[in-house]
Amino acid sequence: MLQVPFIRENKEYVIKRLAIRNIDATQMIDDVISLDEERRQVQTQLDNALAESNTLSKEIGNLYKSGKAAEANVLKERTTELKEITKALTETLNEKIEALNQLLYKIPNIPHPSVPKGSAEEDNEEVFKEGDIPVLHSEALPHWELAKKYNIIDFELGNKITGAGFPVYKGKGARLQRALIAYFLDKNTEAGYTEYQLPLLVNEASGFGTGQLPDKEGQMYHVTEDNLYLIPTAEVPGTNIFRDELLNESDLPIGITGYTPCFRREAGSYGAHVRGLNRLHQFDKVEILRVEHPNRSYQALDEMVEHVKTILKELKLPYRILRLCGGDIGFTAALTFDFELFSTAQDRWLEISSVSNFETFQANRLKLRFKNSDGKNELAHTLNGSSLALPRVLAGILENYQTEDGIVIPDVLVPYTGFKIIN
RNA sequence: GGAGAAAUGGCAGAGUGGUCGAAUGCGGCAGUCUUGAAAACUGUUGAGGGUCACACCUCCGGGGGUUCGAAUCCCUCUUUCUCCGCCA
Repeated sequence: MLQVPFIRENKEYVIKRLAIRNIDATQMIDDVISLDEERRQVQTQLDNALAESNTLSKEIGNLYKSGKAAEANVLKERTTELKEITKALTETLNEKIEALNQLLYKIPNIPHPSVPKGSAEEDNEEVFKEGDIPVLHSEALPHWELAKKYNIIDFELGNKITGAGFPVYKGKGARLQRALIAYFLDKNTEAGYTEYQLPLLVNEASGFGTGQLPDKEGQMYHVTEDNLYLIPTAEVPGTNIFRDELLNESDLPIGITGYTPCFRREAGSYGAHVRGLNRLHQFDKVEILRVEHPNRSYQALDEMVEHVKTILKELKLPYRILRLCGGDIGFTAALTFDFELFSTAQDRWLEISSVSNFETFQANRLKLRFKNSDGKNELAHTLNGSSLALPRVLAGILENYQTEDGIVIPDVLVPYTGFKIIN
């Protein structure tokens, strides 16, 4: 959520920057400014009425004490009047605030100056590419075929137990998955992130804090009985650790990592793009998350990108990094780098990580602040990224490491799997 | 699930109808002392709205009520703790 004073003082800039996202925010921004103006007018009227009321109450108290009950009763008539007035003004005020908030929820974050203009995926800017694309043998298979061949992932069984998008990992497949989780967590903690185990269900306030609610509830599974939501990413419980927190400047920076299953309803496309592990309703992910001083949040973003790079390098997987364009960047992010892994057998790029700086957009909703060196409370910057999303990394390993003898386990994972090949 | 107790500033913890935005301690900040630091001492320090700045307004878990006036009384919801029951 953008800050109203900022919008008020930088109206043209805000509209211009939001145009990068291909939206014309002129009307919304004008409405924000006029609603805020109205809100402040009502606020002032209400404050004046309350001030008069407070003064009278004190006088009445004093009159009673000095035994002048009759005079006090005269003043009471006015306070009764004022009660009506303040009640009406309070209602108007709440309406203004509500209308203003509803509007603010609809305005996305302002893109960072480096975000390229563009309308879709094709306009994302490739900023880095690394790793050799392996030459596979003639009978190379996509990962869903390999999963069947080696009996390591059972999609039909998941279908039976739950439904489409809930695969069952078996034997070496399950072990490989566990190995990846442990490996990622170890890499992250070595880099200074503190490991957390977080709740998989969150309440409404948390969904709201990170921006899934009120508009994107369709993305999450909702447990209506208890009004809780299954998390779509560890970002939600992870970032909400800091909801309503006032930190000391010396507490920053904060780095957290956590493994969680993630649940996403997203009824979407079908066909090859959702085959196998490409798109699931339940999947595993290891997340990294930071709370930073505004001065160094972009440095932190670079550090996070570098960190994810080292992991992919160690796994010897071919990948590229994209700077997302205005049309593709998420609602809450100011700048996002996507990592994509090349799936040789499918001959396409698969998104495996998304690393973003949200600046104060989430912090404003969360009321996540720190006391700066001037003693003022200032919104912190939040960032997060996947390190990494499991299914597509798994798919990439299966496909890129397949040989005629079986699937070779990347060297760095062998200590975690306890075996070197799946055959 | 049953019974009881509680929810106050960054944290801990007083306060039971007006002079309480709220004692005290810790923490934070500034200063004295010190080569520097620690300790000690002195001062300062809640949040939000509003204003050029003041004034002023709001906030003692959430919501509602009583009253001229509520942190304080009443209702309700939520959460936490203790005891009992059940249970991974």
